[in-house]
Amino acid sequence: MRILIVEDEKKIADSLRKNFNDEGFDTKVCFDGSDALEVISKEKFDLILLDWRLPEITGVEVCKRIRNANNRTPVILLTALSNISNKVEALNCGADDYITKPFSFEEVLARVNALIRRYKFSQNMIEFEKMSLNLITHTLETETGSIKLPEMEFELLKYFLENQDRIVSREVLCEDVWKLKYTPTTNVVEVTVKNLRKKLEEYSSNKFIKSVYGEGYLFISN
Amino acid sequence: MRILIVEDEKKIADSLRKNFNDEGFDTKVCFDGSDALEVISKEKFDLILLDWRLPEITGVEVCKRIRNANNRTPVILLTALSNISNKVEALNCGADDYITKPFSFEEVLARVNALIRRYKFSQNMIEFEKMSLNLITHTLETETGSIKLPEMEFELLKYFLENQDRIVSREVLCEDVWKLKYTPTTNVVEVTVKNLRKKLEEYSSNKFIKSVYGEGYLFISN
DNA sequence: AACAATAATGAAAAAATTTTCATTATTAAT
DNA sequence: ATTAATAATGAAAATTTTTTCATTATTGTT
Repeated sequence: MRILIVEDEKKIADSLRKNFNDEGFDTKVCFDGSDALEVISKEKFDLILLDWRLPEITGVEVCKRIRNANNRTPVILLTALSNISNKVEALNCGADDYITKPFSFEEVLARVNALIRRYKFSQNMIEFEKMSLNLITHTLETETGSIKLPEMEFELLKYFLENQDRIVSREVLCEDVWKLKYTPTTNVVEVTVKNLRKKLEEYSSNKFIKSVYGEGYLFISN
Repeated sequence: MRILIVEDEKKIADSLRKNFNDEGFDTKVCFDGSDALEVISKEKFDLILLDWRLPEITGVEVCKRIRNANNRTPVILLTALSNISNKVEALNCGADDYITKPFSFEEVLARVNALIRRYKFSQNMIEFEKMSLNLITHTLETETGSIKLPEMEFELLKYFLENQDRIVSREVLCEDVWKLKYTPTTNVVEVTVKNLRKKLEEYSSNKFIKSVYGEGYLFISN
């Protein structure tokens, strides 16, 4: 996950960056609004953390401009002020959430994760580990690239993601994914699992699809 | 579009049914709540119009049970009462909208259409005429049946639906739908248009895809 | 360690989809 | 009405995807 931190107080910016990096996020920092807008127009982020008080352009203004450019990237505003009118202004400018300083990193992290998850869901994406499956385009998207899955591999992966941490037998897969009333005499399922595994391995060393001897498969992502 | 009208006052029920039928809707009427629940469990509707005051089970109770059965079909409650606490109760039971009697059919129609459109959109469906294209399953759904479109036909139809009433040239289609940088020497576009037209014709006598000589294609649905 | 059951694999076969191509039909302009 | 350009069509070729099959590998049990 890639986060843009827009914060002019170097101490806070550094602390956020370090903490997010430790959590496995990819971060980028901007110290003022115009710099941020420039970066946002060129690069893609999963979330933008935006300080309210910034030199020149305010965070609220930056947020408005992001939305005017038809960019729906989740935005969280950070502010020292906690009165309600500010809160209203924050949400009116198109921000998705609002955190008042001083904050604990745990709070920021929780809100960031919740917002990213919510956004991906609304975008018809199911995320797992550092990848996500786009239900509309049928692409498997990662930080390093994306591939379009053929239909049966897509359907299988989608099914696994909807049934994580649960053993699914071949019979169930035949019925739910392949829509067969009878269990086939051949091993279509195994072959498709093999091909899907190969593609997943190209992007992660995680073994997502485990085999449970005599039972079926088990998809685990964390 | 198929609407279920649940209303015990025969006069109102008949009037609604007649008006909706005239507008081209398919309607079904139930006179009490348990009858409605029975029907809803078996048949699929695009919307349910539910009277608050019903013999035995109230409309609010019916609505709750529909939602408990994990059915998200849009529900509009009809009521003679217009105080706020009722309105709150209505929306809390899982209804999507609320109309107070007496109402004009125009008002009902407007709300019904708005709600159906909103719901389909949230379900990743694009509707046109009496059909809808499911963006997740890639199926073209009609009242009489549904078929899964092969990928290129799906992409093409989706593009047409997003660009209705606008002439799109072959060059643009090659770029946007086929993702080609060059215009092909062959007529892939024409062939795919032909096949898509054939499938659309199976469900409607409307000629959705018009050819504009020397310019391109024009998709019109109403 | 040996065995039988279960699972994984590579490659071929079959099926479905997409693209190409040759031909016919339609359009707009003269 | 003729003509040249554009569009539609059927069918074949090429490509991609899905399924099958024979073989090898792995697992759990004795």
